[in-house]
Amino acid sequence: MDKSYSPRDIESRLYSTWEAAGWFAPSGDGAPYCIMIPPPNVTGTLHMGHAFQHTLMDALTRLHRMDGDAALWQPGTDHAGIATQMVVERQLNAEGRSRQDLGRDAFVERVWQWKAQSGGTINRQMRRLGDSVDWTRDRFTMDEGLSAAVAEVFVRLHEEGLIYRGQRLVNWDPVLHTALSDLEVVSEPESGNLWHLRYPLADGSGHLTVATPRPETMLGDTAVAVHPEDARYRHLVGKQVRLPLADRLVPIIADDYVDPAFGSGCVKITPAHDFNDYEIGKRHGLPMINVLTADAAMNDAVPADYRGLDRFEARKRVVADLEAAGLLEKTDPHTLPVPRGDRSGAVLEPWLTDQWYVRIAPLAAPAIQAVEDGSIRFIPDNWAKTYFQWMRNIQDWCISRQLWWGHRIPAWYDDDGNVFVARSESEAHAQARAKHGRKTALRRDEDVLDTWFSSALWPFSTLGWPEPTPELAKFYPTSVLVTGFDIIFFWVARMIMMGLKFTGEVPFREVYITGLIRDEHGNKMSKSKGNIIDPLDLIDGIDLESLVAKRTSGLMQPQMKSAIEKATRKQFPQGIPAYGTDALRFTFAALATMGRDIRFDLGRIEGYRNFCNKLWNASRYVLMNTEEFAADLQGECAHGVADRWIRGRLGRALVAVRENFATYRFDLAAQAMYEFVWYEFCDWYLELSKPVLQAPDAPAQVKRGTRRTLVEVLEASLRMLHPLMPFITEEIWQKVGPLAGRRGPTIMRQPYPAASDLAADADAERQVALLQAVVLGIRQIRGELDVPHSRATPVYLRTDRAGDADAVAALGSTIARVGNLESLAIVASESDLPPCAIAIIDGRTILAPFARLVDDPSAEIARLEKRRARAGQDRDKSVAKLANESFVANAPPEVVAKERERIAEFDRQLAQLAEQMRRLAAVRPAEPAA
RNA sequence: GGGCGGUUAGCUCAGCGGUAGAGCACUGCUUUCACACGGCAGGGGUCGAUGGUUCGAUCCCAUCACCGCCCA
Repeated sequence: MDKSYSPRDIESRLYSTWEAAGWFAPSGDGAPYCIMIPPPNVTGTLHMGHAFQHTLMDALTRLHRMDGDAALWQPGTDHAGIATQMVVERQLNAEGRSRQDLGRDAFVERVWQWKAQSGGTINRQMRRLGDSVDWTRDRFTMDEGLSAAVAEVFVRLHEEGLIYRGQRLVNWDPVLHTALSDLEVVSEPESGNLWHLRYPLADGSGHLTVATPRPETMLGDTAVAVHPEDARYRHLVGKQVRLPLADRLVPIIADDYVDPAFGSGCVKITPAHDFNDYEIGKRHGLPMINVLTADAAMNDAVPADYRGLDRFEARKRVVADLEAAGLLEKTDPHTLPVPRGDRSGAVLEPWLTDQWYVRIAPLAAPAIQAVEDGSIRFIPDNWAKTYFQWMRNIQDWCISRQLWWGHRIPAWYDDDGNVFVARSESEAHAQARAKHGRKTALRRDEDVLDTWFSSALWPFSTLGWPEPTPELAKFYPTSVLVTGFDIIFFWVARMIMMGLKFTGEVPFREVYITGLIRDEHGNKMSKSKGNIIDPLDLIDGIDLESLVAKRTSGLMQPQMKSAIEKATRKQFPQGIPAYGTDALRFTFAALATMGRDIRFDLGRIEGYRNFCNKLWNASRYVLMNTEEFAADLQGECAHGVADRWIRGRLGRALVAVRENFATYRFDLAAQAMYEFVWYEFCDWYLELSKPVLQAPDAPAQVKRGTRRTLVEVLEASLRMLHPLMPFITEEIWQKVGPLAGRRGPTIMRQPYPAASDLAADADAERQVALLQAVVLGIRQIRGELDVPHSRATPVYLRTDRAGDADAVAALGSTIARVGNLESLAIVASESDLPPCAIAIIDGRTILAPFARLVDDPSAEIARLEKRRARAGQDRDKSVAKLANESFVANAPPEVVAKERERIAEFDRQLAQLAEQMRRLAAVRPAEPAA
């Protein structure tokens, strides 16, 4: 093996091997285990959030595969209607063409070309991440099969009256020319004005003042509303005002919706351009006058002077004209929420159009029930509250989009406006023939479905539904969904509703909601902020110039370029080094706490890259000491104390790892692995193996026992680590697996190590505890006195612990080697010893003649003084506790007893420290050595 | 307005009714034959504030402050 770990050389080679061998596909008779990938946008790239979630999904999949389950991680991508169409339209615009120039069929063809060209990016990224998805089952939401599922669902919902078409007020995007669902609207407060307009009373007796942030819509007003209890206006209800500019009479109505304290207490009502006004209009039977075109310009319903004006231009004109007429009372600055499309960023208009809707309440009820009764469990469970809150206030879902890229709505119209909803055109014709008794011309609905409509079917459409496939029977309901909280409404809730409706079962039993990956300052990563990190750049590394170029190219706001460049140069003066996939994955796991924000800190990934290197070098050590004895390893073994100890420690680590995986605590699982491998296996066991292997006189079966333990514990550790670090573990396992006597071509299909095979050995733990106390004690003495480890010294041990004498007899020479002791002896008292430096670890006193370490006793005196002060403080705390009578009376007896023991222990320590300080003080500084 | 998170070492975060933890950063020692991407030792925190429950609160409860998210 090379001296240091270099991930680059091994990762792609191993992945190709795995994939070619077909090891990602579910196999065997084990229990089915299935995770559906949240399908990313087919023409997009994976960002840090994807890489994070993929790591967790892959870890779960690999763990279950190793447990013998038939594990399926189902891959696939989403057609991302609006986003993809926008990208291709932008490409066309760059060529000076529009999609209308191409026409629908040619445009859609062009999008398919774009998909073919860019669609491989995500798959390449997933391979680099080590994702063990079953590529043979790769799916795309616009595949034939999935499209058939979409049509089937649409038709069935329509037959049941759960899909309907109707004219309603929708959120209209005047740039993209499509309706949007409520969830695609982002409202942020923006500064504007509140214009106070005078509407003259029709009888000439004065005027009313209405306040509005959108004066241009007054051309579509059909009423003025006041609060029914408002004494100022009550007498006017039922009268009329003459609407200025439009020169129409509109009624004054009373409605509870009006807030008398806001503005003047009078509200203009524009039912066709405001959601609240729409409701009021319906309540009062007001006419709805649409004054806008699809581009949000004024239409022909307004006076000729305003026709064709853009809404913002019209606003200026209306205000100016009212002012000229003396009807503008005042203009106040006003901050109000402005609804924008989440894709286009355009200010949306409430607009009256015909759209298709899903009647959602009947679908929501069982979906709420499924979470209430525990059929589906959210992890962490408080996300269920978020889910409930939305589901209980859910609005009908507008599913039609005026786009060309997507699943075209399976509805056909005849010339009379009759609609035929059908799985296919021929089925629609059949319906029409049945109705009319003859063949009639039909035209298909122009619109496509919301992308989330097909995503909602993902858990079963990917498995072949509506066909009763064996995969569907085996893997549905799936085991767990891993996703972010940002799409609970968009996706999770809708999958639950559709899954229950069409399969009668939940789509997944658990939903593990991950946090969102943010930058080191807690900001969301986004292209426009210029703080994106490409997960592949963490794997392969990237130089500064390339990183700057990547972050500053293709910006929506080019003026941000210099700020982004500056920040990038400051944060990554050397670019980003290559950390490798395993380090990245381990980092993601370690960061996967139950919180909702995860700041990605480069320090963490560096630490885990070092962990990879540590594992690599520990493996080198093991191989160097075992490979040439391969043939001998299966002979008779004698396991020493350390051998028994490390096996038990691995068993304990595995218990923790298991439990934490089971509860989705990837952070704690990663920590348990890290601590075992580094702090127990590397720091202690490898060191303890050295004296055995290097001792010329050690019996062969003892050496063999140590070699076997090295190999077997390492091999099991690799299997333990594999779900999180697939590449490095496979690479090492290829050498170590056979040495450990394991058969098989790959670690990924080996069984996950069982804690039950590695029971803790209490006797070995006791003896190793003694060993560690002595070694830690002498290290502490040397460390605090700045004495190099190379300076050997005799060490004396005072201990009352039962079994310590046996442990010293068994491990004495090992302790001496590891601690670089000249000798080790148990003493009953220090009175016969020369003045010593001491350390007290766990009730055992470790003594070393100070003169063998340092010349000047004052350093040790100072050191002991510090220890004495600390022990004194701790003792005072315990004394104070026990002085409290109610503590003694009420606390559990064992707690009180423990406190008493602590005082006794502190007293022992203080006495020993005082004694040594006294003796050291009596020593004169040694003369400089001659 | 409603709902939900967060506030613990310089930084990023675990933890938890009974002696405050990790990684990184920092200080000192160490370039010995797995690893300097290493080893050893050390310094550093009145656990956001106030009140309550309790023998005992960083932890439970209430209020408040600040930061943030979602819904209306």
